[in-house]
Order: sequence, then structure tokens, then C-alpha cells
Amino acid sequence: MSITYREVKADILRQITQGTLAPGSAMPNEVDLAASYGCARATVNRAMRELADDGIIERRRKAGTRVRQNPIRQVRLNIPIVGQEIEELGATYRYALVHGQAEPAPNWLRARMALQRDDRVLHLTCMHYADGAPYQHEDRWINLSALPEAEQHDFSEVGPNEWLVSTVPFTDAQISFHAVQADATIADYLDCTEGDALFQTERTTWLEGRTITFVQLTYRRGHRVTMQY
Amino acid sequence: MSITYREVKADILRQITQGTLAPGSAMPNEVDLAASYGCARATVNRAMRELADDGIIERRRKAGTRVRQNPIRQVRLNIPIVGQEIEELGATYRYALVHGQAEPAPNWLRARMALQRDDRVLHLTCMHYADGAPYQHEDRWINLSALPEAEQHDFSEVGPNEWLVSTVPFTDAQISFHAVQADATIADYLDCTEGDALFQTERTTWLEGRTITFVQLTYRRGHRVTMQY
DNA sequence: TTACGCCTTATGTCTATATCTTTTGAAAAA
DNA sequence: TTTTTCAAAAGATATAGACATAAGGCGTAA
Repeated sequence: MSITYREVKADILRQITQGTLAPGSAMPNEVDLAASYGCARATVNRAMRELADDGIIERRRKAGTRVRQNPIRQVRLNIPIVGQEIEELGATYRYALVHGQAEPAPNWLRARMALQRDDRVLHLTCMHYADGAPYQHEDRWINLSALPEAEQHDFSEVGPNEWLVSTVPFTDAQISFHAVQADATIADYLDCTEGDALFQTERTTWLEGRTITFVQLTYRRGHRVTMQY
Repeated sequence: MSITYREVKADILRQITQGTLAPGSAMPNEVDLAASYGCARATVNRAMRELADDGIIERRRKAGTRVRQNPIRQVRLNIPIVGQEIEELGATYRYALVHGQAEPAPNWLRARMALQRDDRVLHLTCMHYADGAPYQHEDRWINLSALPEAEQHDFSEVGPNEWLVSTVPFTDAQISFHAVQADATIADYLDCTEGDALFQTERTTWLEGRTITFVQLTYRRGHRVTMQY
């Protein structure tokens, strides 16, 4: 077999990292590269397409391909559901429903979830434990107009996150990470001190333009999200 | 022209989201799909490959392709350098070097950066401002054994991050996000109250197995990292 | 029954060629 | 000079056919 697209990709990357192909410089076109590697143009194309996707090079029709001045640094971040996250740590997962009640949406939440004036929400408060110790506090609101079956569902055994991903998979979401100070309630749940700095994730989820759910996930003290690139 | 791989991808995705193809179910093989779409196998292959890459379907040689039971939720997170980040907010960026000194690596850092006993590091403390207000505090250590030219460089005008990405692009890195409480020093720099919960990023960067730099980036109060998927 | 190894099959990849689309730069028109 | 138009260039994508590779499953031998 002749040269593979992986080898072409690796060779081009090597030339870039070793400085043979300088940042900002133009690269030969696909036809010429294919000729010099002695392979088909499609093979070069795939290698170049992946490098562009990785943020290493920049491609423009007619203008050609050039090495990016500064490579785009990007990571892929998996968003696991908390049970899996805990079990991957090698710990035992336990879930508890703290509180669940259907109620009219408060104003701040109506704005946040883009709800109508009379929309009702299911407010759930849950705890997730790793090896018996508090791991994550979940404060969730589900839009009952968009997902009425949530009101009948029993969340005492299975967490709302798990139920939602199996009931409405393939949603869109916006996620945000930030830091919050533990208030007395959260400190109590997460077994930490009031005022502690905690890592919090907020997530709003849509299905076909309708807001399904908004959730605040507050992690135990010292939680980290790590990534490689 | 006949059907495109994008259309095939969109159609398969539609079937999955609409439930025609149930989660966990096996899909027809590429040859059959190509026949039913009236296109080449390569076209179907690209559509399916991208769906697999998106975490929607699962492919295994011989075993075939099936719809994932729970789609993998993943986001792509760009790691901008702080100047760009601030300018994208529409604010004016200003940089200041607070402190810079070459010194022997303290023990905790030696462990963290996997340094030898006698390795020296350049310790830099910098501030980044958006429209004149504190935005980010940078505490950085550069391994002088790996990057001796850093010692001669003047970091009073251009931040170490910018200098590093142009001097040693194409590095590997591990990033971590977490929350910290502002101590008196940080509170002073970031113009917040001691004890405030702040978002912090830590990053260790390698080049060919050697640790280049370790940095702690502490953001102003209320900083958020947001993503879509 | 169990373990090993072959056969088949589905995906993975390459080739060679062709057409489509976007974009740039130059020529032509105002 | 400025604007419009157009052709060429380069990447984007499609096709048909071929071979490569991994792995499930079955048959055979221990």
C-alpha cells in the first residue's frame, strides 16, 4: 500500500513543528503535494482538512493553504453525566432527591429560560455523592409546558439529568463555568464552610427552540475540570 | 450534482432525532445506505464518519454502525490568549508586568513541573486589564533549562503568554479549571474582597516531553467561561 | 467443552478522475 | 479613478472501484 493520509498529516505536522514550514507561510497546493508524496489528491486533501480542523493550518479557496500564524488552541471537553463522572473516579455513586415541586416560574427564571408568563416549572433539588461524601449539588428547573410528562415522573430513584438525556436526547445547550461563594444552604449540603469558593456549572437546554431545562450544578470544594491538548 | 454528504448527514441525523432510528439500534451498512441514497459509498462514509466524530453514532469494523444509546455530549473550547479575549469583548486591553525574577524552583513547583533539583525558573507576575479595570492576574513560571532565552527577554511590553506562543508554538498542555478564594494579594490586584470566589485556570505546557511553563490565571470576580453544543 | 484459527463482512482507506463553488485578481466599462 | 464583470485558481466534494484491516462467528481439533 502507498502512503496513508495519516503519514501525510504527520509529515506535514512535523515540518511545521520543526520549522521547515514557517508560521504564516504558504503551502504548496494539493495537486503538487500529492505529486511530491506520490499519492492521490484525496489523500492529501484528507490530511490537510484534518490539520485545518485542528487549527494548525488555514485554507481558503483560490488563496491556498497557509500555516497559521498562531495555531488555534482548542480542546474537546466531554460533558459526562455525574453518575458516570463519579464511577470513572472509581468511587461509588449515590443519588438523593432533596426536594421536588411544581410551581409557577419566578421572574428571574422566566427571563433566563425565556418562558411565558403562565408557564409552570418543576423545581428539583438533588444531591450526588461519591463514596458517601457530597460531590455535587443540583438545582434544576424543568419547563413543564415543554415537557409535561416530567410532572408525573418519579425522580426519587433516577436523577433528572439521566431521565432527561434518555427522554430528550439530541438537545442544544449552553454551558457556563464559573466560581461561586458557598452560602449557608450549599455549605450544609456540600459539607463545607460558608464562603468557600466552589466551582459551578450552569446549563440551559433547548429542543427545537424551546427551553427545556435550566440547571445549576455546584461541586464540592476543590473540584477541577481538566483537559489536554 | 447528486446528493451531498451534508445532506446525507442531515437526513440521518433527522431520522435519529425524530426517532425513526432509535437509540441503540443498528443502522444499515454503508453499501446499502449508498444504494438507498443513490450516491457513492464514500459519500455515506464521510457523513457517517462525521456523525461518529460528533458522538452521535458508534462504528466498529465488522460489527457495523449503531446509534449511540446516549449521545456523547462534547464541546470544543477555544483557549484564547488574554489580549484577544479582551478585545473580543470590545474592551481595550492593557498589560503590565508586576514582577519578574529568575530563581531556583521551589519544591512544590519542581514536583509540579517535573524539574531537576538544580533547574532554575523565571517567575513572572503580570496583570491584564480590560478598559482599565483588572481582568486577569497571571502567575507564571518558565523553565529556564528548557527555554534559556526567556531570561534575556524583556517582558515589560509583551506578556509572556504572547511571547511563548510565538516562540514555542505547537506545544502540548494540560489545563484545569477550578475555583479559588481570593487571598489578600490577589484581592488587591483584582480589586475585589479577600475571600471572594474567583475562577482560576492552571496550565502546564510541554514541548517534546520537557515542561516549558506552568501558569495560574486568576480572573476578576464574576468571570465565566461559556460554551455551546 | 474449550481453545484456536480461518473465513467473511463491515468499516477504513487509497486511487484516479470529474465537477462544483468560492474567491481573487485582472480586464473592461463607467 | 472607480466600479463591474469575468475567468482562472484552488479547495470542496462526488464517483467507482480496489485493497487493507479488524473482528465476529463458526468450524475443527484438542
